[in-house]
Amino acid sequence: MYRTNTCGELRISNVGTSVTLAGWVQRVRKMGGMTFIDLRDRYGITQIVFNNEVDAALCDMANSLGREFVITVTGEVAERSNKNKNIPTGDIEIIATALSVLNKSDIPPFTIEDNTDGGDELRMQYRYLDLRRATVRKNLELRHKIGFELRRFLNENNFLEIETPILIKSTPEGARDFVVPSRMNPGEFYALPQSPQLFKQLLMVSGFDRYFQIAKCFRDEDLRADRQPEFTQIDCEMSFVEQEDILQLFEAMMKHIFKYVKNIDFTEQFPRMTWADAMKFYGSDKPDIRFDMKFVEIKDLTAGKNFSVFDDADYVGAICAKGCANYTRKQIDVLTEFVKRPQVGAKGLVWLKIEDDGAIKSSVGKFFSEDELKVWADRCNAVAGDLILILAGETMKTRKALCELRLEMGERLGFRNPSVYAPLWVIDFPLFEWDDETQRFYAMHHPFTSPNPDDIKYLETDPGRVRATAYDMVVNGVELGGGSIRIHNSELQDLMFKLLGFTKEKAQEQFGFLMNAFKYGAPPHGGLAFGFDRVVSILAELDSIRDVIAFPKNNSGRDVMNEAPAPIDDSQLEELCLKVELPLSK
RNA sequence: GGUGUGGUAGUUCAGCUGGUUAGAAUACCUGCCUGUCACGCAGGGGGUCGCGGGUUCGAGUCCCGUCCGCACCGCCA
Repeated sequence: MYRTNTCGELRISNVGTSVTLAGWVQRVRKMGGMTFIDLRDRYGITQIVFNNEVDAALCDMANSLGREFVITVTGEVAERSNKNKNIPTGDIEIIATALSVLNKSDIPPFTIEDNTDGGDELRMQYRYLDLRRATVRKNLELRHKIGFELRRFLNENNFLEIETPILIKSTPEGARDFVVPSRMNPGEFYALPQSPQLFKQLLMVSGFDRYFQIAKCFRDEDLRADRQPEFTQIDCEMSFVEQEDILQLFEAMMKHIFKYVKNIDFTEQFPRMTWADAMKFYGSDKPDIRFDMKFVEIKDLTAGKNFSVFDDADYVGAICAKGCANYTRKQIDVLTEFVKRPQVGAKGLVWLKIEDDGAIKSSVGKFFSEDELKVWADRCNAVAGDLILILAGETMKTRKALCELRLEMGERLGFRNPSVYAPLWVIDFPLFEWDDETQRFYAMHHPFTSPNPDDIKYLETDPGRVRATAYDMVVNGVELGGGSIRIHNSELQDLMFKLLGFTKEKAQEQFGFLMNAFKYGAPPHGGLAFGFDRVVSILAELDSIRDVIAFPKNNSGRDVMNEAPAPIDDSQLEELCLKVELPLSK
């Protein structure tokens, strides 16, 4: 028998029993006449003792072990004379009577410890060793627990988990598809799903009125810390529901997760904010409301004083940083550099300080009187000791830049604590988004999102002002999930396709199967999908989703451990009727 | 496609305005050590300074190019 117990379970109550443990050698401490070994498995670490006076040969054998050797040890559980308060098994140790090496190990390229000396790249290259570390293992345990609780909650609410195909048809709108050549159908390709969207709607037509799936999805777009080319969605859809039903049910689901995974109770309803307000007050459709610092528009107060930066701007917006009037010139310069970075893109930063005695100092003091500046400060609810930061320019760009600045100030002031959670729903998204480049409207969410019934009258006359029945759940400035009530009426869907520039033929070719299905009694339906990786990373208090995924891809979409992607054999290409021509510049 | 930043020992990093034999910590190896738990002590081995070119009497250091990592912008219905 390899083991009778794990390395994490023995306690003082087990003293006197004979046990066999198996695991990896974490560390060997040689004291001369005696040797201690920390033996590690998934469940914890247990100390093993070897004594030269009791069994010299066995002690020699222990001395020859290296890091990460796999061993099995038999011995008696004994109370320690020196206890270790830092580990759960710290009251006991195993006095070894037998030891066998199940496998040797090369010296690992980095230390297998919570604070490893390995860098990210090396850890990814040897991910199977990285996963031995407790910190990474705990993330995967958390992921399992969240997945388990999600399934429990959804099952209790009558949802059926149904798998949908991975090899599907490519659709032109939205993200770039990963494509898979079909050998049996030369010249034709499958696509990997960006989401199970169309299939879950078909399942509604089929009468499965509550569906969910923890589904792998694929998007061939550039990566980020919170974006992987393959990722996991908690995909849900319901029939005979309105937006309110969905918000309530999935708010309850998230509360269930917070309660059973983090022991956090949310007794209040999550706040709801319209998209228009989110943009107006936070410059983002995923506001971080752990702290206030809302935008204040002051364009009307700044006009006509010959300060061209403000006079020429469509928008002048301010945020008030409480208690920051003591910022030095140097600190403000750093903020100015921050907003002028190309990624943020502001031209400059105007500031206004209210000193402790109430006097106002400003970078635009030449253009505006103290009384005028006082009016700005009052509108910002600023008091003595506060610093007001102002950006001006084209409306959407400036709001976005001000959003970055707000988050930066929130960070500096310690408001972005990852163990504090501030969830909300963002609702009333616009249905369409205008694209300057192609001079046409695109569906902001997807083409099956239903318009707000109150706005249907503007569909053909003023599409830009039509709100969608769409909603996102946002936690701490991260979009955890989103969805919509779908169109289930063929005429309305036809109109949507028309407005999105699809010809009848094109719409039929791309989505004909869905349109046909809708002819046979489609129920009213809607749903949403959560980014599972993001949910886990938020609950793990991590910024990157990579550490909650067992085998993630790097920045370039490569798996540095197994070297994917890679070229394929000419014979494989031939079979698929494919010819590869790399650009000459490469 | 773009911006920023990094690449020096197995690993994580330091190395200033160019100038002796490129350092530290840790890991590794050897010896000593009977209560350690980041054990301790003594000693030792270990480098194509990412790659290519240039400037210079001289380049880890400066310049150009290139590859790779990371973060971000574009992109992600």
